[in-house]
Amino acid sequence: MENINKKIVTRFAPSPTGFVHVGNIRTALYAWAYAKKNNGTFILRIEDTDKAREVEGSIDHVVTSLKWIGIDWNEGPDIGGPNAPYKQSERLDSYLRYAKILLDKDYAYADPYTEEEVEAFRKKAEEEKRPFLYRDHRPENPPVWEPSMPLRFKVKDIKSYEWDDLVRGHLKAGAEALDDFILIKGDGYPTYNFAHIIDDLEMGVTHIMRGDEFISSTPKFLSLYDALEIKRPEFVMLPPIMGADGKKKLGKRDGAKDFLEYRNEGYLPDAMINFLAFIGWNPGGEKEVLTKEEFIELFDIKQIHISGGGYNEEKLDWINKEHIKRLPADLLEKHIFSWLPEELQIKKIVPIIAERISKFGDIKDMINNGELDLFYKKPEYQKEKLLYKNTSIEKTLINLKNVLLTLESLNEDDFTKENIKIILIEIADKAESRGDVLHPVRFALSGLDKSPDPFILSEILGKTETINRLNRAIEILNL
RNA sequence: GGCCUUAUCGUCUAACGGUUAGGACAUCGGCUUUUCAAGCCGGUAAUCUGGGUUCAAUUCCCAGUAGGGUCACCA
Repeated sequence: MENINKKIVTRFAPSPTGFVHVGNIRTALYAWAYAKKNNGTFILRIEDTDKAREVEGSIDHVVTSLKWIGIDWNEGPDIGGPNAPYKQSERLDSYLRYAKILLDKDYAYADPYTEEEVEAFRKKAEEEKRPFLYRDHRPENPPVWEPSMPLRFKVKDIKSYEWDDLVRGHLKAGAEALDDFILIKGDGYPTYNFAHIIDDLEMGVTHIMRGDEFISSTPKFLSLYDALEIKRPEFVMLPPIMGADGKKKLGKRDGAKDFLEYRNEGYLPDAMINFLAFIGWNPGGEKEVLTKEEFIELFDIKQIHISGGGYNEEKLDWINKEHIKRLPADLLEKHIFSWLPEELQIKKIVPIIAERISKFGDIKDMINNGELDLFYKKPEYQKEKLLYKNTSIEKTLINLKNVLLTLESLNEDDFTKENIKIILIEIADKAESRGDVLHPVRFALSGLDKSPDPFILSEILGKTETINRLNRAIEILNL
């Protein structure tokens, strides 16, 4: 069924009506991956035929979003290409040309009704609990079409259509799905139903990948392909992404967020690809953490799901953490430093932060919670906090002094977490419980109830500062 | 309401018609440990219901139920 000899051409065709969300990007991702995998062409096309809903800046937003996540295109509005332009509003000549063909073949006619009249037909159908079909009201002698009038397609062959979908297999729909839909609106712009077919034809798109909300209108498209005597492309209907409740399709109305928010929250692009890839597709193995390259390699239309996939942000956090863990040290440092104020850009605290976050934005929380204060300002604390459970001040003092003496004798060069651990554990093992030694040391260094262990803390603070802080704890205990 | 379509642990999913129904997230427990985080080990937990077909059904068929989509001069 798939045409192996022909070059694969896919496209992502958003309309510039605001921000893109995960659903849009997931569609783009699959179309892109399929083209990439087959050395095909991936086109970015802007479907800006609804001037009323157009939102300024949308195109930049799409471009920025795609570039951020790492999806690139071979042809598009910003880079041009052999089938330019890539904005529908600049392709009106093409639509007009095909409209003329349809008009000549008596496959199109001018719609004489006002919008209000059509609306009345619709209302009536709705009240009678019937689907609204314009063709029930098809005018007998339509006026000669002028560009200020809406132009409708004329379905002549009212029948049940069947077609193949690469995801869902063989599909069919009743004749009720066919109607005289608008080809060109009163404002001169084409509708999606018409424009995308002409564009896909002219741009040589071989595989149409889009959400499965288009299944219902596919028979309309098929009737238009037939009228124009165009060969059908391959259809790849993608399952919807459901919201967190798993019930409704995720959309802007119900909380889908601006895709760039994920960038602002510090998610990794590859993690986003990984996450999005698995909503609606699964390669079958048990591997769940994939690089971009692995995803492209594994991607297969046959394994795209039929039923809707849920959107689970907990899983995204987990995937992102896995990607953070796999980051090369220099890149990890670069990322983390970019979220840190200058005084905290300390090489050695990178691992401490890395294992405590699932996304880089969590660093802001760590800073706000004071978890990183100890690295650039001296901790404040009361003597009670230095005591472990029921250990007395006297015993704690003895332990701390013991630690102090031992650490003082350690060379600056040997002041590593490994060495310090050996030393502290040795002292701690001689105490009643290890906590008698380790807790006061950790607390003296951090001043925090929760913190990294005292060994790594000593190393990061360095010998001088470690000794200082231990001395201060001893002072406070002596008060 | 018409048409289309979907149904496996709480969530995302795997399983040529034959499996103790597998994995991941979450959750719970243990180990490690001064605390936190990380790590390691383990537990709980699912085939929507009812009929068929078959030696055998999560898998194929039908119905029911429950979801989703669509019925625009939006895409």
